[in-house]
Amino acid sequence: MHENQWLRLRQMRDSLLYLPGLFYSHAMGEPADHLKSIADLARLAGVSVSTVSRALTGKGALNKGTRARIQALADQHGFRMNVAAQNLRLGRTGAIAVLLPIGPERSRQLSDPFFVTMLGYLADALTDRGYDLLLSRVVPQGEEWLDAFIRSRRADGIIVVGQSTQSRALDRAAAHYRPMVVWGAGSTDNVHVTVGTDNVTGGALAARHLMERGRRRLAYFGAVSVPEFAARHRGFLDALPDDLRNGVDLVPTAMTPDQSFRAAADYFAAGHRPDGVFAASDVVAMSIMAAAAEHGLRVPQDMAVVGFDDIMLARFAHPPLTTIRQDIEAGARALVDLLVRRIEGQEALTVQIAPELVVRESS
Amino acid sequence: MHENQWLRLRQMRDSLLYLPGLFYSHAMGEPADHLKSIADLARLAGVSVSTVSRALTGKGALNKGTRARIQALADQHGFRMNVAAQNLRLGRTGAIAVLLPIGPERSRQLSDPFFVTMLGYLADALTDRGYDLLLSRVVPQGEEWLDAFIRSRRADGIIVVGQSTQSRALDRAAAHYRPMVVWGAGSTDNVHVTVGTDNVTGGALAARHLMERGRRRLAYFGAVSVPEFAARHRGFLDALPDDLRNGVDLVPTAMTPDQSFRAAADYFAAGHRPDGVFAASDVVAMSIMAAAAEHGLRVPQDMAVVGFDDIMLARFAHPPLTTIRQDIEAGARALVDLLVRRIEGQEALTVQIAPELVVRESS
DNA sequence: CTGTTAGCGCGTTCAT
DNA sequence: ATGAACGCGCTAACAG
Repeated sequence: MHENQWLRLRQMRDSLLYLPGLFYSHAMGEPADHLKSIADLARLAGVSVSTVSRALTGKGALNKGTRARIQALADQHGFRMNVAAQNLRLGRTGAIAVLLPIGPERSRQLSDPFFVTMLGYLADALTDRGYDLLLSRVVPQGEEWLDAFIRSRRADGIIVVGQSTQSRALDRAAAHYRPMVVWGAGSTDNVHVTVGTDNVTGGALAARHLMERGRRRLAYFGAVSVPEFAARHRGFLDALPDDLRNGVDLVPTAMTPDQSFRAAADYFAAGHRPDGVFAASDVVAMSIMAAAAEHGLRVPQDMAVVGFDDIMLARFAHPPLTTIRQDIEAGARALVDLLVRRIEGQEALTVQIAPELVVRESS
Repeated sequence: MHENQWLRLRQMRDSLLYLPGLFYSHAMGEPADHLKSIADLARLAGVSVSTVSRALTGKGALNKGTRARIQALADQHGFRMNVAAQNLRLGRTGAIAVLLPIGPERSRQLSDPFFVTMLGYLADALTDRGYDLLLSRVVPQGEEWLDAFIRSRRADGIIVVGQSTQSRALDRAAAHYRPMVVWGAGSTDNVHVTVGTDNVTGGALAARHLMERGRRRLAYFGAVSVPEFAARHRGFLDALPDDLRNGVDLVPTAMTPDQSFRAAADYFAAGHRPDGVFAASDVVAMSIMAAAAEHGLRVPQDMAVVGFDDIMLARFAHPPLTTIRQDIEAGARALVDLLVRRIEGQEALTVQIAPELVVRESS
């Protein structure tokens, strides 16, 4: 047949261009195919490219029979459309960028399990919506990094996980770029749209719990220059009666295990002996407990400890950690919902998620 | 001037199409621009698109003056080329896919800090090479998932982090797809190219260390159906004298905190009292220590514990964890080096990285 | 219901 | 040194 002759010709030409063996899988005797475009498939099926396009996308009217035939042919040859070309044509990228600003409050290695967990749920939620997840760690420099990224148009939208110390840069970008949502502390001052735990309430939960436990000499460990953590501190203080509030030690520290361990060790070495501690994250809480053990402090007898996040390891800390739980899965879903809505041009405003006290044996 | 008139016309048209304010950032008085393609920039500069292309890519011969002029114009308007279109034209995607097979041995939430750390270093290494990082969690189903992903051509190469139980699927794909590297256990049986710690040596280090500590009643905790962890177990056993080897308890468990905690709790509840334990990961080791504490076992007096990975939290475990350190950063760089080499068509074979014993107070 | 045509934004011959 | 023209692989009018 005419078609077949043409096909053989093509194969011969291809075999001159490509090394044999590279494009043929011998595993399971299944041939890898050379159909590189819908044009190839169209010729094979004896139809036009637009027909193939309609068949494969399911858009537009098409005869049931031809659609099925082309589908079958595609499956049989393992053909998949070139997503990049499709996206170019549709004026999109099909990807959402997840940016992790590496600020002073988290370690360079992203060692915080909270991030990973969030990343996992984001990956799921984005995949459900048909988006790819473009991961980018950014070391914020100057005020241009975000705008530069936006202008490169490598993604249809941006999810920033953690405000870090970049609220200004975020606001600046949000002023003219809509498809962006940020995980962090909401504020009426923010131009950028956030999803986040109600950190103030979370801090209050910790304060009330420690008071119920009869603790009076209190301390807060954590970052203070990052809105998210500052809000936890503020909520903690605000929930205390005046006489206690003024006596709360503020121990500022970066949120990495080693830095917070050092901060705690120094703090205890200086002779401080609080009987109740609120840590801005579980990782910090666990480091504090390690430092406490080295100084002979018993948890919870001598000192109660409350963390924040409820990372999976918290249950298996020594002792198991009392903490303020963040619903990370709900957060991830809210981030994606909001972002998609903004991409579609709808209004979508800041969302807060309720925290929950989880009592274990450290308090 | 002619040029200016045209420009004003364009702006007027645009202002009819777009809401004012959306495309103009009032922050810092800097106008957001409408230059959407090099064609726009070409008109503005009074040159052809190919000239702009040459100016911006730096490829091809071009007058120093015009190149500088176009560059300046681009900077001034904050213009960046459309990377997607560029990639389509160049027949590439500019992205590397990092696939995390969610097998039975790691939790659904990617909670293992090892993964995150690896991800961070991979992001750095890929960014250095100019690649985007496309993150994808895959739940392996059937034998087709990997081939299907490959055929979608969404990435120029693939890094699979963790063989999980998918060695067959990996081999199957590697038979006809070259730009793929896998983090995991190397083996002469593998068709796929791996980078990984020398797990056998790692297991042997743990065995010899426990013997030096005088421990004789030994146990191994971890997955056994995953090559990576199976190799640790094998290396552990092989380094022991015959009389000890046969007495080693094998406690199979998924590598999540909760599952390994349960396995350890059950094991201790059944009355087993090893004096030396080798855990296939630090997370498992920490769960074992938590379970041991609940059963009144003291670490290291009653039972020495050795982990694997040296995650950042290991230093702050209670007690600080002795472990077999993996050089994750070196691993990530090796993965990327190998992958890039294979993309460029060079031969590049499996790499092993030496593990290192880190002695702390749990042994 | 299907084919033809004209781009999406860029690189790259081939002219000039 | 620069421009015109074509094509990467796909979608979406517009015809028929």
